[in-house]
Amino acid sequence: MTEIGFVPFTQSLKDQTGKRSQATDPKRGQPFQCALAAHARGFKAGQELTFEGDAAAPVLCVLSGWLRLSKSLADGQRQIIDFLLPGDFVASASADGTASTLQIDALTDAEVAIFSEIQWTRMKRNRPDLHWQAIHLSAASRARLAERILRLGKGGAQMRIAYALLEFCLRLKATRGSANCKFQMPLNQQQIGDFTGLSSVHVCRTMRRLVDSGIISIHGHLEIRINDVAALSKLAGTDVQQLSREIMPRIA
Amino acid sequence: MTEIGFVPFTQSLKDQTGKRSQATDPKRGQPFQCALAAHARGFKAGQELTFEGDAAAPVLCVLSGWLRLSKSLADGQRQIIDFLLPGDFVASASADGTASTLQIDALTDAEVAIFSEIQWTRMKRNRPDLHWQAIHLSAASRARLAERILRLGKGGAQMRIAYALLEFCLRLKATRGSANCKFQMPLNQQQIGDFTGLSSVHVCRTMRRLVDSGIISIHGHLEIRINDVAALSKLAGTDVQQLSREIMPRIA
DNA sequence: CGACCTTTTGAAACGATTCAATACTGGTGG
DNA sequence: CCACCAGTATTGAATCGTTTCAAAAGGTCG
Repeated sequence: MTEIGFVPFTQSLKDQTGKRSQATDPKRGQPFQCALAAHARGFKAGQELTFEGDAAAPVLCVLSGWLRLSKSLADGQRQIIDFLLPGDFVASASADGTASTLQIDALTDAEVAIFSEIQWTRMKRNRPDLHWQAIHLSAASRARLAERILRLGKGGAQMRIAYALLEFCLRLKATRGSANCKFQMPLNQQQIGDFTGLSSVHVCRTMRRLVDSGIISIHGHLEIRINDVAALSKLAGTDVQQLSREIMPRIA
Repeated sequence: MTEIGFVPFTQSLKDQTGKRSQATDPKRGQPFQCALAAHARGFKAGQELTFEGDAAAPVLCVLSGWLRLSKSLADGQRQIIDFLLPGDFVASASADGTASTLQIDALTDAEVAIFSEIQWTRMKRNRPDLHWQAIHLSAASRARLAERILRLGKGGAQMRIAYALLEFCLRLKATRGSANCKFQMPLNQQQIGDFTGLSSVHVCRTMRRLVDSGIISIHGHLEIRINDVAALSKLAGTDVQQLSREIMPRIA
């Protein structure tokens, strides 16, 4: 597998979880990989990530699992701002330097490497490639936010959901070799609604229409298969190629 | 005036536009101020910002005026992702390192300092405080995006517009000494709609209700005055103090 | 099996959009 | 100075997409 963002590091780390560190690429892969392993912390599905004992503004690097970044209104309504998938990282510093203004919790069991601002800065100094990867990942994350805001503002239920599925497909394809467009999505309809700004009921109806039209199929609660990428892209209001170019990080 | 983010630099620069550089604070204020002046470029209202002649991924620093970051759907519908106000900066690099995936254009006449990635990196090396300010501004920008997404997803027209007004008020208060909550907003209702994900007609109705209830008042097309901050905050679903803490950058 | 959670479905209600017509505003030239 | 223009704001009425409520059907796990 070729490298995309942090993937080579996190991926090879995951492959050897708990086992002896098998030397892969000494000059690039090793140092950071060790750092990841050394700072890895496990979280259980449903658990919220908090950082009291740690530095004020930690940097997270997701090794496995899905994390949810969300924000809630006073009445308890929750909006999911973003998901963190394996290979993603986030500098959760808020504007005033205190803890993150976003709630972070694990949707599945997850492993996360956690660094203090200091450690992170030091690591980037030692590994310039890391610095650039961080910049690219951050830019990609912003681009995704922009795409979602666009569809949240203008664009109906079909477009929002089609886009979300497409985004998941692209992001997951990067890390796992997921052949066509089949992937696991550990979300219920309520959560999809919290992400797309729709009620769970309407998520249901909209996804049903996608399934009935044959564009996607669903097995179990988690496995999504995109049968007609072109059609889904059209509903989402983009072209897959272009979308990939815009929201996926590239190696420098 | 005390310092907030880039404000002291941009502010003092603006004060002396075209005049001789009057030494303010030699050890902190000067070097960056000169850099700003040296790279400043003017744009006319309505003009789109393009960077062909410049480096691929320039860093922009707004000295004066309002800039609009937007993205459009295939059918031409535009969503405003963010506004750049004086003192804001943006590293417009897209994920793949090519030009920004967002359209940037000037809503008013504007002055912008433009740096190449290289220049910017060098400047940050020479001025560590700049580095931290950039991080804080960037975090604040992300926090604002999250707040908007929250209201775009859950939350009706009242909440979205109330929030937008509150955000403008806070952001503008930081740079200009705008006493109470009176500020200039160079946007027509169409543009407010493009920002809040509403039709211009509904923006009209909603703002009218705000005016009729006495919470805000409007003079001319541009001048907004918030008469009852508490009421507006309640509609927006926050508390001003808390919001300010979350979305406004702090000095390190 | 029963308890619980999620998905599905229908019908009514609601909020926002659209369309279309009318008033207002600031800027232009006669 | 007024008449006119283009752009913008305002208003009403009909329509549409989504939400809400409520109830039934599936799934999963003890």
